[in-house]
Amino acid sequence: MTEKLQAIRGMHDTLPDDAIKWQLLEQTIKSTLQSYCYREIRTPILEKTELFSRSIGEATDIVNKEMYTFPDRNGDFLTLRPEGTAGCVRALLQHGLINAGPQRVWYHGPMFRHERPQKGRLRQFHQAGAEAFGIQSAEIDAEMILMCARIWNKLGIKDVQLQLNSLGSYASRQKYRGILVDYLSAHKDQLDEDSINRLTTNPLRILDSKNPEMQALLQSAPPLLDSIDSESADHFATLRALLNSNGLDYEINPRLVRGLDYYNRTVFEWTTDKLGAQGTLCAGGRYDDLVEQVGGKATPGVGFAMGLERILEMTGFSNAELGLNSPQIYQVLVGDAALDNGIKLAERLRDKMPTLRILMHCGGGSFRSQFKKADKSQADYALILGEEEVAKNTVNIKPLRKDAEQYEIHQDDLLDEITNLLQPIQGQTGL
RNA sequence: GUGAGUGUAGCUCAGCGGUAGAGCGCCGGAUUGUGGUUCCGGUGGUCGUGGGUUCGAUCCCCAUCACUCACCCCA
Repeated sequence: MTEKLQAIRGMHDTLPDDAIKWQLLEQTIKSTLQSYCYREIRTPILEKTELFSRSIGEATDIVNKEMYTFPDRNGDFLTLRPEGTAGCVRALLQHGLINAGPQRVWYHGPMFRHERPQKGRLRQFHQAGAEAFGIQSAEIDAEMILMCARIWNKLGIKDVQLQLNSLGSYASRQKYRGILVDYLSAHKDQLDEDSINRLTTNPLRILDSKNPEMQALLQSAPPLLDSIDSESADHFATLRALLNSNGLDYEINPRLVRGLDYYNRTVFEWTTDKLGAQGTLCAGGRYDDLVEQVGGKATPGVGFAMGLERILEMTGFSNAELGLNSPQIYQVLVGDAALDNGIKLAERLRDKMPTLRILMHCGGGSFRSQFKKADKSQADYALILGEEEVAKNTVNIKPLRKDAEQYEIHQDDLLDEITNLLQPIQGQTGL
């Protein structure tokens, strides 16, 4: 007997009941970002491995042990993208848009990381993100954060906190790296195994260790914010002032360090305690050196990425919204003449009402059995066509979700009637 | 990559060393062309997979795959 095929570990199917939620979520994000005049960009899921190792950083866990990398038929090494920023930068650079003035773009789609799956962490997961290139000043950092806040608002997500930090310039970060390594080396006997390894590879990451002993040790470490350069400090102050004047709550977290090497200056993270160990809903920051690293001329950048699976866990949708997955009208068709009449009638309705969701009953059966299916379909109305109606060129309309009588109208009046009936029902705008 | 837990019908789960059950769902029916409630009947699983122990395994052991949670990592 052949083995049952199943999806790859950590890669999930999205079935229709869930897919509608994804559509609603994606629609909300898309409309919000577009209201800030961010334009969508789509890049390939597969890139040369080098793009990621150069941008994300050789010393990061993502590049070291989490990428899906394999040789192409010609020997090139390819990688399934673990994040979206690198591909955006590559594409904008390749097509000359980086030098064509400031660019605001957004993307969404699947990302891949070979990690042990758990709640809020899959091997194929989905992110939506925004990036802005060519803008140095802190207004754009503030805009990024405000966009996120607006998305939480639209989705009805309440339990999120904004954490903020500044890493300073590349140079000041290098300087602080030295200071931190000196401090930690002096206390090497107190470091855990992870931290000892990171001392040489990526010492800043020790700052956000979850180990309480490490956190205690770091209490008295020289603070990162004390060593950042004055320009970065000014930039950070401007950002904070803008957030304050827009009434946004945030917490300065001096230990906030991102796992990707390309960040400098502003870093931020939206977190929740409702999701267990994977509480980061969205994270981002500034990456002023990234474009240069990937081979362009120095161009500042800021961006964020949000984890859509995690956001979906935080979101509830109304019955009206979820109802977009079920028909508005169920066509009850009994007899060959009714079938022929009904299919043509439905096509004419769709010509005039492109968003109408009308489900044609297939496979015959008694009125009784067809009504049972109409009910189960969650449709609002049954549109009934039997031999009698066909002969008279009429249809019967039966409301299924409210206490009202069935009535008969001429087929010529059907379009107007349906327009009236469905007007009050929300969700007519297509997704 | 490390640790722990789980895997029985489409779903939620019960069960037992002698080859399985409930509820829900699904299909059909309760005389003429009408759903939701009710009643009746039916469909449904080689007990995740492979091996071992045993006269015999869904149950015990090992391996493997998947899921869940935590570490880790990060969105």
